Amino acid sequence: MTNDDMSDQAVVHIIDDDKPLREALENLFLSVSIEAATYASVQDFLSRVPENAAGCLVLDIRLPGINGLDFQGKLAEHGITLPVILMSGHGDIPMTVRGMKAGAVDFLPKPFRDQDMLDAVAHAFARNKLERAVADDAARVVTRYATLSPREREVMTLVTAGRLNKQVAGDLNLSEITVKIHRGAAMRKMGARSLPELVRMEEAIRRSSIPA
Amino acid sequence: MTNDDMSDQAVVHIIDDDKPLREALENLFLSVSIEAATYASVQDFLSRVPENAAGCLVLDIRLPGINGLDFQGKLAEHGITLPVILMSGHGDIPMTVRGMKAGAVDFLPKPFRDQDMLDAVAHAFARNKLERAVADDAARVVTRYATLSPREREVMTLVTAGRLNKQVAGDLNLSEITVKIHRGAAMRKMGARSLPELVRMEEAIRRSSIPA
DNA sequence: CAGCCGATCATATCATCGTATGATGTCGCT
DNA sequence: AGCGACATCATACGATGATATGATCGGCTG
Repeated sequence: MTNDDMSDQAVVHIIDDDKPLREALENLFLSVSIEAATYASVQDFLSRVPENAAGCLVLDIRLPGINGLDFQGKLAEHGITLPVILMSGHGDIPMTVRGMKAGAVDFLPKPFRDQDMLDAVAHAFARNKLERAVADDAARVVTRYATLSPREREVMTLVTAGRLNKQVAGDLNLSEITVKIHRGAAMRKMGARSLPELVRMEEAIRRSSIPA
Repeated sequence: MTNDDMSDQAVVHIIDDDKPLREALENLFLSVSIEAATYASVQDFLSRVPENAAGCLVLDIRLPGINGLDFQGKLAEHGITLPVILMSGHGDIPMTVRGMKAGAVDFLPKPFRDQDMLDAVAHAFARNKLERAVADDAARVVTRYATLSPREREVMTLVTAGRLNKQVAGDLNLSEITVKIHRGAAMRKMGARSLPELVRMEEAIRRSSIPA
């Protein structure tokens, strides 16, 4: 959640059990000054991948022990949101469709042209950059929200829903004065300088907790 | 934009130049009580499809005169947001990937099992229903927004941005009284019963006009 | 031209909001 | 026992917002 290391350099994470292929890809990326990291297996990747990785993933849809589709589920569990580029040696169309529907940003049949892979990575990087920007904003808001007391959260919810202080007081069986205090504390802790700003923060929290 | 005819029944729109295939698909859908409409060409579809169609589209990626990919672009121009299910007789993987990236919800290689098509349509219907619900809400808001005078829109923008009446007055070189009048008119015309509600409407407008 | 709409401003009243000051009570942890 | 966080409520004052009444002005339209 926190972001101590500011400069997350974008990295292509390559997962494949074929060592020559891994090295070939790594060299391809290095030749255009893109940092690459290689992993021989999914386990290897999950144990070594940094928390706040930026960049994208490149892997074969057919991996030892797990297929590329279930893997995309695993990623979510580990909080990894890297865009995925799937490769396939002898993939058929149904497999391609499942891969794309599972969220892959691209799907390259082997053999592919180097330029196609580079294009795919460029797009994946761009997407990841956007997603990170959005996620970082939301994370900052959620972090602040975590510092609110239970009462303050209740009041914030009702206030951003459009209830007046007086109505909130009725809803929670409180005096209006108490509501004002909680409301003020929520504004201060969230860093909101206006009610509309607080409303947008509430929205950001809803959006980033519902899909989770 | 308007929605006079409430009961838009979901319809599968089938576009294919092969008449036997059209009829076979039509019969398949009718056998499970799904309404189907057939079109021999893209032009035929674009001239006959109703404004507010609900349901989904089924078409071959290779059509006479236009390919299925450019067609997805055409749909946007005509304001059609129906989910697209692509079929392909001899499609390869790159074509599949392009189709999926262009927004197709599914891609069926011919020949396909009837059940696969029905599943795809069921998913497409479900997606369309969700999209329509969201779009209808946004459309209602946009319709109301259209009734605002230019000044009222300016004031609404600044107010939902968190500016106080006094500040808005300064921004627009107006008296605070005038701002209050425009603000009140905006609330009334938009049907917002609270400032947070107005803020969410403003967000809905932003979201539905930026991607356009 | 008469009427309507948009835009402007004033005065006035009332409700609501924001915040400070001060006080009481519970709980948990040291 | 004491400290701190949380929660509660009161009084009070000033700022802000909502609304009504009334008025002026320009432009468009029947």
